[in-house]
Amino acid sequence: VIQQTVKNQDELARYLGVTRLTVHRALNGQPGVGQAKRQKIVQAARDLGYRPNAAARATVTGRFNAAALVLSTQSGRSTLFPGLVAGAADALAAHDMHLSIARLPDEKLTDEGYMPRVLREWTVDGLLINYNQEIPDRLVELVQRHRIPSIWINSKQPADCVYPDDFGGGLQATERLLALGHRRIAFLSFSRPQHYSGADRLGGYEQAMRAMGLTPLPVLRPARGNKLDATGDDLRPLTSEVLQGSERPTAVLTNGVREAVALMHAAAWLHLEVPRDLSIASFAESVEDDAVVPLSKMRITRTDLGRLAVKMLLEKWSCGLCRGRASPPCSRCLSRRGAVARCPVPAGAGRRT
Amino acid sequence: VIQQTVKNQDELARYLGVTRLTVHRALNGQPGVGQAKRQKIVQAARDLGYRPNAAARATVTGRFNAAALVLSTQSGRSTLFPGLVAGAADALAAHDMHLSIARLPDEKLTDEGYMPRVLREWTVDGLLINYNQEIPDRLVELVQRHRIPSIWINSKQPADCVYPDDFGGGLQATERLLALGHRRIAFLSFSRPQHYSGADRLGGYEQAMRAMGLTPLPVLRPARGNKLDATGDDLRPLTSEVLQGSERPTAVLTNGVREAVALMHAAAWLHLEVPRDLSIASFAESVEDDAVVPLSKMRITRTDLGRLAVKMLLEKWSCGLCRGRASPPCSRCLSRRGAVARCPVPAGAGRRT
DNA sequence: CTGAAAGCGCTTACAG
DNA sequence: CTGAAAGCGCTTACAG
Repeated sequence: VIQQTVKNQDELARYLGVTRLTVHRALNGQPGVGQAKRQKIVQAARDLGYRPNAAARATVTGRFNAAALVLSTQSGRSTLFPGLVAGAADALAAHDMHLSIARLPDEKLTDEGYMPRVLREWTVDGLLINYNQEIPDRLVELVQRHRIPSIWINSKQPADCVYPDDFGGGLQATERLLALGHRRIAFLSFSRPQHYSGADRLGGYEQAMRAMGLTPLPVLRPARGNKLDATGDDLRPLTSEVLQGSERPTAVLTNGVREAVALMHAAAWLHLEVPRDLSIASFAESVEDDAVVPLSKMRITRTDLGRLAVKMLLEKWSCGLCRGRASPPCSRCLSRRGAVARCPVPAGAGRRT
Repeated sequence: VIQQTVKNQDELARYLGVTRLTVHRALNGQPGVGQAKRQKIVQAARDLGYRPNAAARATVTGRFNAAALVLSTQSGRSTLFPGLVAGAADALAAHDMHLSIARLPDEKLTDEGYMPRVLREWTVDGLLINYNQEIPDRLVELVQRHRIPSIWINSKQPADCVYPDDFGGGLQATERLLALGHRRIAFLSFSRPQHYSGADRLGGYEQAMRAMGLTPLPVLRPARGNKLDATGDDLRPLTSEVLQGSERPTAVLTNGVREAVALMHAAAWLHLEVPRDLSIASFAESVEDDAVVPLSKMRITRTDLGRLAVKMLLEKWSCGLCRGRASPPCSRCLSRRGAVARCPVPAGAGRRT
């Protein structure tokens, strides 16, 4: 199958016997082309496989139609959740935009000279910063000072951030266990205390317990609790001990699948059936996690998180005129008022001076 | 700290009192600039924070200096391994290139009209296709026919593909268990039989067993073995049964962490200590996996895989002249012979006609 | 409603 | 070794 193709607006215009300019207007929904002619051009573009050259467009508009997912090169500090990537990529694609991966070392992220040009360097209009732990203060400051359109992912910031409702999750999970009649409910966590999510889940648990007039049990943490490499060998004594004696919890809320697995292992050793003898509830990311641990779970939908982050970034990109708010319209929107579907200028970036 | 900055070659040239062209040559390592002048320009570019506008460069060269990681929108068909992303992104960054995420539905991937323009659409020079399961034949054909520079990831193709040595892994793991004195070694798998890796790991296991004059035991698969949502409830009867009786295996090689976890659970129930009473070896992706299951593992380093994929892609991009092979040099390399570090034209794509 | 001209920032021939 | 000119494909004023 040989198919006629056209590689730029010029060829397409020549093919149709119109001006390059008319083609441009028809394809970009700008006024100045008649209905019939416009439709004909749009159809021809489709038939001949015309696709705009994104690079050329970026050169003149100063926009790249892309966002970067920023990751630390220290992988422990930036967990890459597949669902997050999918959600962000799809949300961007819905606006004809792309997602790039930018793995950056701290030297660059905290370099006064690098930050202002990070956007052009990565050919993006904004950042989705997926730096979750031990975020350098300087990074936060530089992003703000240089007004780089950014959304923080999975970390709590004063503004422009998205993260799952871990507190609500802990609350709900505990409430469900309480509704099932459990009273001795414990919280088990091996995670680094640094990340807010552990604290929030625990906080939700504690609030739910207190709301029932119960005293939260002491949090179960292994001795080497702040080490990620805690192994099952270390854990069985702890988890086994927890499950013995007449005062043992009848239900345990675990911070993650890892904890749940270790706990189930200990339970099996003691011949406790789940959930008959012991209820376990956990936070889980993916469907696959279910296969390992058959238990109640609070599902964290990272896909929605990615979508939300992109939505917020899109809002940052539009000027006041476009989003109908009080902030001043950018020069470009002013100049072609009425015809604008989306603000052509990223706020605070890419603006020509 | 206010820092003087420069936004394009023109400004930099004016600042230094030289031509735009001289700046370009100095910065791109092209001949025609004196040593002293070149160094001065390079230093000034650094001091003034000059970064080339990648979009403008792409417009004229026809190269984007980027690759796309292609994923199916059906997430089961494209597992996104964080290590892979990191490896690919870093390897590209080492060449001043970027990684984009392209999630594409089958309709597009198998569309005769879409494929030829996929590169310009995503502003990339080539594809890292991370489509692992149920790959549409048509996709393979289109990629080949339209000569889109591509490397297939985690799937076996006639050419241009990278995947871990699962066969060798199965072989080595089994040999190690044999060396420890085990003879009754079983292979446990819950994975979909569709993906080659399961078959290869099993194949390696079988070969190692036969090499010792042993007959491989029948593969252990749960009844719902080709369903990813098999839960622990289904698995305990199977795994428990496996571990009972005088003929029980003394060691089990598992296809993944999920299987290993289920097996450990069953072992705990039967009060079998690992590794005293039962050795378990497994394939594992990440360090975190270790925390759940303290056992021997064949580490699959996806980082290396990502790096290798990029290396192969870089080779595809260079013409014969640049890589010193027999294939014909591209027109651009011919025209500036001697000065070229890397071929400026992606093979089979982006070539101007 | 339509067009001729200028420009984005860069690279590539071609001429000295 | 150095420069003036033309071009990449697109968008944006400005003039009819």
